[in-house]
Amino acid sequence: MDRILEPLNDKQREAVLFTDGPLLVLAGAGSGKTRVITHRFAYLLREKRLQPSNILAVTFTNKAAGEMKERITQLTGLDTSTAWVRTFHSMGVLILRKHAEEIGYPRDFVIYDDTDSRGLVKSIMKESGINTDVYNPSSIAEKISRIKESLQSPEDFVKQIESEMDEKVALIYQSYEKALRRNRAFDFSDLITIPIYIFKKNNKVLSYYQSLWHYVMVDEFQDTNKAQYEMIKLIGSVHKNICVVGDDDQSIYGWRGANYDHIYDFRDRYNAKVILLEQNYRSSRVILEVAHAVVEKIPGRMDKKLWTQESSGEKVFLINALTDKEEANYVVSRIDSLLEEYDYKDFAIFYRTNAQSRLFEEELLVRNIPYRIFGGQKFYARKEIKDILAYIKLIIDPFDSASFERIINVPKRKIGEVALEKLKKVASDGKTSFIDILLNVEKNPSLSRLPFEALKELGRILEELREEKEKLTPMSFVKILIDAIGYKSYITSFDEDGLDRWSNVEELINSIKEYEDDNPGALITDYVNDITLQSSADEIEADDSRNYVSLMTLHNAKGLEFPVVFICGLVDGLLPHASSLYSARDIEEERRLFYVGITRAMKILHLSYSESRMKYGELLYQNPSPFLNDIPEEFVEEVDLFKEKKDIFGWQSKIRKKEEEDIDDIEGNGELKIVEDISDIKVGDKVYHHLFGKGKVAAITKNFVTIDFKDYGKKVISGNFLSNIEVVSS
DNA sequence: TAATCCTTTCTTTTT
DNA sequence: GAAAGGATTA
Repeated sequence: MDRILEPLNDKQREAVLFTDGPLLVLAGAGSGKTRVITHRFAYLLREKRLQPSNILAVTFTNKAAGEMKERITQLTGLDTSTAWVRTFHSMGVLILRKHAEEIGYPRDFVIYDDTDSRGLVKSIMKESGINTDVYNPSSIAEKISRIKESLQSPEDFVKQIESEMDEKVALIYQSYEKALRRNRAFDFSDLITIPIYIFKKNNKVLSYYQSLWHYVMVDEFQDTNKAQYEMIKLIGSVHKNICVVGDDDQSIYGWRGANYDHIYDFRDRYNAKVILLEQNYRSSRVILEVAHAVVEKIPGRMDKKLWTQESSGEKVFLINALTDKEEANYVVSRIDSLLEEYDYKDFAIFYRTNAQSRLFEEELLVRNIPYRIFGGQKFYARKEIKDILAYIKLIIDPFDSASFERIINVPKRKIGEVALEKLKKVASDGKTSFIDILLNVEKNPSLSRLPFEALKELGRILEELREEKEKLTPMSFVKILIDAIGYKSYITSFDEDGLDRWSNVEELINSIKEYEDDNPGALITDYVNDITLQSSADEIEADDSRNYVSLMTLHNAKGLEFPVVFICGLVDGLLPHASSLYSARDIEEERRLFYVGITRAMKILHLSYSESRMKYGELLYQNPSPFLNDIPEEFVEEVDLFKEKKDIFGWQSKIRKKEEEDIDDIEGNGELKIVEDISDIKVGDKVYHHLFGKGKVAAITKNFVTIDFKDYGKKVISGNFLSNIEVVSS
């Protein structure tokens, strides 16, 4: 009858009905959080007779925003295209588009992602003579965005310098901001902090939005950073109809500046109504017990415990393998054997770092099991894609030095380091765009020795497309561009992968076509901005459209659920990650990450670890994750892939023994000798490799050995890693 | 200036 | 084992 209120449990309904005034919904994993937000949105529309544009709902991923919108449409039958269901960042872009010019920012701007920001920081460091070996550009860039997101200007930060590092950061921060403005670029932090600046500076703008959005909702509130929280406070400061939904147990983005204390601050500052959602609709009882055992060790967390009406379910499998390879092999064979009961789409493999995906990928390939790896930013990080995007960015923003640098000699125009420096120098006044410089090269005496025909031609192409960019569809824009610069012939002859690279460019064109169809009337500018704000979480499809096993990091797993889950590589150093060991707060975050992974599982959960793993091509011994000790035995079924008893052999000797067994297996076995120098082997030698097993030397060059492995095919081994190889002396 | 070859470093997670 | 940086040679 009432499809908005009927499907809700008492607590959920309470949260939906409490519309006016500050509300904190503490929503445990799998407790119907999204349902509360969407139903609340729908309820507000119906009860308060509001336009969809009068409610703001903020999320962190485009995917979450898209799904919410769709759900609201289903619930209300209303057109929600004007509804403000967006990510913080895309909301920021809209505000900047509309108001940036009013306070002296440019209308045509580009967005720098983290890679761009890091690159800018790096070049600033080089210019100002700061050693990039002593100070890591990535951590400096990260530090700068933390400072920006805590709303401190370079001048503010200078006042609280505490170390030599801070001093450098302050210096770089200042130049970095100048460079961003000169390039007419905004970084990710700017997308939040500059709208705040606009709100504070121009009260009219702020009150416009305050009266536009009668109600404000924030999803995943534990993930907000200071700037994001500030923005919500500003927008809601008049009516205070702010509803935040979150879970302190699922706070895993502290390293990105998120602070779950915002939950407690919100509760106290606004004296908010608090509603606790503790009924879980996802997991078996055993899985919830295990999850709770892991997370309850965190001091100071809000005390809550998920419960379910479901049965206990199967015990959690705890798998102990010899090597990471064996671990992956077991996981995939287990998937294979469960395929009688489950579909591909029901399985997920989670790990701490993207690099861990490789072994699982190899095993899945062997068994012909369809899979997809999420994350890793692969496609847009490719050279050929970045080249084209840099061209587009430069056309949109002819002041963008980063894009200019990238493309000025792509395809080759005989511009090297020296020529580039000259060109950049001319642009450094911040008033001359790179297109203008190109069009007028021959008039500038300092550029007299440059190959000006090619440069002028480039200038003309860019200028023409710039004039046309609002008249062309994104696809025709890109096609004209690629054609005009002769990119196809350049890239196909670039290296031996030229044809593959070109097919990636074709794939890019396809994706632009798709974008065009999904967003009628959108321009190339919109496309570039949107894909910059796209995250790996956005790619993950709804389960009914999947037909593959999903592989992803634990971070990417948040918000998802799968009937059968594998959490792999549960060893000390990976989870908790070695880089977290200096701070108790970081280790707690690792623990929550584990918790997030566990609570994704609906029916069967596997936890696996191995005694050893390959790192940088070298064998590394490791201990099980200390978090495993917190799981009560009664919920666990152990699968020990070793035949021997642990107390008889130490684990290192077990590895040795397994290797010996494998080696015994080599045909025509002779004495084994560790390879110390490349001259110890010759083509045709039988070898044993610690990772890849048996093989035959196929080719030798000065510093590399190609080995044809029985199980892995041909692989090139660097001369640095010869110690992993043993040769059979004949 | 550009291509090639070799050496070094690096890995945490990402809007 | 990849990617980026550096040195060397054409």
